[in-house]
Amino acid sequence: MDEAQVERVQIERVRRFNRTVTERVGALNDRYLGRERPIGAARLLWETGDGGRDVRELRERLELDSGYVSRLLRSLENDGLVTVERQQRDRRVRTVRLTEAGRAERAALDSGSDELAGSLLEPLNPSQRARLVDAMAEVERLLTASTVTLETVDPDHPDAEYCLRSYFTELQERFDSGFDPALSLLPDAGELRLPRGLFVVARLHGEPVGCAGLKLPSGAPAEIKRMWIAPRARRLGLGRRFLAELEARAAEKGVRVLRLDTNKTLDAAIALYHSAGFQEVPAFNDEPYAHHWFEKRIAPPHGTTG
Amino acid sequence: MDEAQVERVQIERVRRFNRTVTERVGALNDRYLGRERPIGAARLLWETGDGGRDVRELRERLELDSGYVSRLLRSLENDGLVTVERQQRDRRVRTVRLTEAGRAERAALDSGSDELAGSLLEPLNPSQRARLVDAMAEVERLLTASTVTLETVDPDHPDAEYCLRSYFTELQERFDSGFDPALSLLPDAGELRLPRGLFVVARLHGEPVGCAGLKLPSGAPAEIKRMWIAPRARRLGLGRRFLAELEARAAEKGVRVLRLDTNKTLDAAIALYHSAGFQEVPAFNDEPYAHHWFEKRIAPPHGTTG
DNA sequence: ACCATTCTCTGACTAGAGTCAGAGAATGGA
DNA sequence: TCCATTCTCTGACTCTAGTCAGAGAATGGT
Repeated sequence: MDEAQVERVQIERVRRFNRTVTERVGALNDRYLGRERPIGAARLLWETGDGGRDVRELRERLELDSGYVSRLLRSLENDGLVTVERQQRDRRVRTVRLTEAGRAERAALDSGSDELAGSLLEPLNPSQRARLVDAMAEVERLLTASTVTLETVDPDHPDAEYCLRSYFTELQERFDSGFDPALSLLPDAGELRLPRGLFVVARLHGEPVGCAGLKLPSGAPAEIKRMWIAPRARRLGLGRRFLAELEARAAEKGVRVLRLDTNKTLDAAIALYHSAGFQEVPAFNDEPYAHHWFEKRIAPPHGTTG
Repeated sequence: MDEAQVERVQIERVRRFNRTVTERVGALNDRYLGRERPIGAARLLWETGDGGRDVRELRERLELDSGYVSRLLRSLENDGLVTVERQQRDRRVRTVRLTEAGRAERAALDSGSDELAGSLLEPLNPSQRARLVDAMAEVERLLTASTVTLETVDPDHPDAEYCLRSYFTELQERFDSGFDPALSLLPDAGELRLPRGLFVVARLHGEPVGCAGLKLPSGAPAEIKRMWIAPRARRLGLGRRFLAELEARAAEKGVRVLRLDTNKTLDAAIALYHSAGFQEVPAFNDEPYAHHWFEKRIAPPHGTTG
């Protein structure tokens, strides 16, 4: 079976999956079922949560028109499910709170979706249930992985800064010796900005969940720096995706050798570098926090000769 | 972790799966995406198919109001996507056919959902893709399994008859010697009807996909007869479910021993009987098509003593 | 004190998705 | 031939889920 055929078959299977699942799962989001309340109102009720929430926050989260939200709130208010009152600090803002009845209704929505989930499991025997749940977790993990997007950003971008802060914090915790940025060979932001380099962040639902930088010194091998992946985005193949992305970007610039250094405590990273075709080489710099140095020869991009 | 906790965790996982999947898969049925056409019209276009279809058939399949379908068809007709004309045989009935443009539109819907499926796979590497597709197949299979319902019916019910016909046809094909019902010890319908027995059919989306009968001779062990599962419903754990159901029903009637006979060519069934706790015993009847005889002692139902 | 901005609300719309009652033509069986 | 039934269509509704423009109050910065 050639590549195109594999793709055909896989796409067909994904489509069958979509049909079966949407049919069985009840099409819409699982939280809003079984009550006679319209979905919009149910979503609002859900998103308000037990602690209450500002109207503008609701609007933003659910991406609804302000007039529409206002009307929905009015109807929930009339049904006695929420109260809406001015915020103390900023009296333009209004805060929504669930009443006792509202909390009950929200709990009912919750148990409705428990029931749906239960009804999927009920006809199965224990071993089938375990297999279903495992397969669902696998599908979910991989669909999440396929939702992660990579984008090149400026190293000063807030998302980049968030990732770098998280990266340093994590190094501090993991390294036996702690981590002091002042002692390390850190590239300044300019080195990770075109034309001297680049910086890529990964996002999941708009939130930054990882980063990787590439230094492109002219006439020398390119160097991967500051690769970090948020705990919740691990085990999604994101490290491999970063490497592939940086390798492709480097190849485009005519780079033929990629290198990087790493600390001995970062086992997952070390395993990744090995399996991605990097060879361990003698130290090529005097980074005090590095114990391993890697190098990989890369192929020129498609459609290029030499 | 006790049973209730396992259930809690499993239900929570199923709900998470539902959230992720409906969000990522685009909520509605995967066929009707990306065109500016309303869903109703798109469904109609899809369901009409290349061969054309009667209006009433469309109405039935999609479970839509007749007035509504009529209006949708009028709009598709105005857009030049379908023609609607009277059926020759019954001039009340009208038949919908796709025009050239309609076929093109339908194909576009099709490729739209290919694209959706492709976009789920695209960010993944080949091994992740394979894992995703496998896990989807597993989820789909088990969700299908959980959609199958069991119902006790009269052996003369059309669904029962359909299953029995299929069962005999299959025996004829599989047995080395063929199968002639006249030579076999077949219970008559009365023996599979209360109080002398019972008959259960399995259905998937309303269609019969399996059956099993139970003879309940007074003062003798109960006997399982005519268990059959349609090819498309195999490997869903349905055989085990039938056995569990019949065993429970027999136990309710005070039966303490269950037995059955089977042909040597039915390997899957033989393996099932072994793994469900049946012991092979000497022949207890002279069924000419049987090579193996099984027996199982069963426990009295819950809440019963003795 | 002024003014642009922010936040919420109201009113006036639109489109999709569907329900319900009944009209009119065709059909099939007594 | 008559009449109940079947099939489709039309007209008159409803409800959900929005969008858009603008009004009015509160706020923050100058």
